[in-house]
Amino acid sequence: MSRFKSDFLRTLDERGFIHQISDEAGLDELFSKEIVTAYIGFDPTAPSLHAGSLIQIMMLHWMQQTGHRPISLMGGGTGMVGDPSFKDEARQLMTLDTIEGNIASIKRVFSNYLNYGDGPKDALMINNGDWLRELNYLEFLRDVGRHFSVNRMLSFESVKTRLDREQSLSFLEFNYMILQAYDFVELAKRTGCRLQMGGSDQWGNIINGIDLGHRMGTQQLFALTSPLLTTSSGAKMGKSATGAVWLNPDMLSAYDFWQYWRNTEDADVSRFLKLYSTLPMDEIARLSALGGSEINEVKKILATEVTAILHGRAAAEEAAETARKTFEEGALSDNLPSIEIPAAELEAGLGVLTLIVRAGLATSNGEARRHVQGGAVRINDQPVSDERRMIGSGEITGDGVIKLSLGKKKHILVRPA
RNA sequence: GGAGAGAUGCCCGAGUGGUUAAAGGGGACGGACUGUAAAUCCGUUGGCUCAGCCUACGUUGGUUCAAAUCCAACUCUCUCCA
Repeated sequence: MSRFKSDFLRTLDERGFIHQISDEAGLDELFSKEIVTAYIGFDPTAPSLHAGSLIQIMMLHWMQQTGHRPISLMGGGTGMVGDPSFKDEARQLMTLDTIEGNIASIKRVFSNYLNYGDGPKDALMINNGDWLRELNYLEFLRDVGRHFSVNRMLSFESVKTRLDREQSLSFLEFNYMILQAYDFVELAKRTGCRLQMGGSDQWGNIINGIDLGHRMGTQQLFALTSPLLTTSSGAKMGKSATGAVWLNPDMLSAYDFWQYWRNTEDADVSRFLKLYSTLPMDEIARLSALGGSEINEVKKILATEVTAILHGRAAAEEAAETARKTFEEGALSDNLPSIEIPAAELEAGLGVLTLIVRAGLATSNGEARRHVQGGAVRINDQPVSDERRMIGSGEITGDGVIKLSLGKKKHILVRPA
């Protein structure tokens, strides 16, 4: 039996999304008797969110699935400050243009997870720049600032890392938690929002918002945080062999995204199915029972399910098929990531090292050279040991491409153009 | 404003005149083993026209045959005092 009676909290609980709740019983009560509005903030620090944010997005998704109203809050205002929570050092300040550009770019993936609109259960997309950028400093200090105790703010775990490491925490950054608290209150007033969710690193910031709400006369507000996600071996979520696992399709292909999930560690498979797929719990229980090499089949299901939500079912299945051909048949699949090289250049021939760099498999000739020396590079599945080797149209296979591989997992097709 | 401490490669951190492209660790990448897993072991980890050259130890100048290492100024950070 679940300790929760509301569909939403029960779902979150059984799928492993809950780390801490400010008032469990009170929030459960609220969710079981009315349509609740809740939000999660996303700061526009890059042109795309990455896999690390996926858990937050999934919480909003389940909220809507269980009949409530989620808000995705873009940090157009808070992004100008930068969240110092648990960070070693200050982030580089972003220009307004960068922030706006990032928001526009980030926004696009949300509609894959949420239905936006004007109805009572439709999700909302709101930008905190709408109110934060217009604040009058003195008014804000008197209305909001007076409710904060610096003594208390300094005691938060989230800033202690900085203070303990004797790293400077600027006044600008120190204000971040005040702005985030103010956001919560503002959303409560504007939309009747009652709950803020986020990663466990956001706990202190969210609690600040609840306290501010008390003092500024909102209804009782709530906090719910998700566990800080790492893989079983301790790595942070969202990093892959080739860098960050971006959600935007123009920054990471469906194939590469699929590969990221396919390479999940054994110990994480069940946990990830619950968090990142929408498969029903009994199905997940069945899949989790599989062990040994059968778990590879489960990983494929995981990869396909997670990819299907973001990139669409068709793209996910195509990625699965491409992987199957490439890894299980050792055959050439047309849908591997590819680069185009002008036919004239190929005719003349270009060095392997150059080709590796052009394909994005290395950032410099030196790095490419080391890969060749380390025996990691193959052309059309034939190992390359000579770093001076020239690659030209003679290497083009019957399929009209050259297959360039680095290690066992990274394959790029070179197409003449 | 005064007194002290510090700034080293992706990160942490050694190094106080030459043998230092810079110990050690972490991370990352590649290889072996496997199941496109983990763990383990091995290798790599500034750039280039790569048995040679170039650029690098906060910034700029100076001392010296020779500086990450000595000197001066500057920038930033930390600690204590006012």
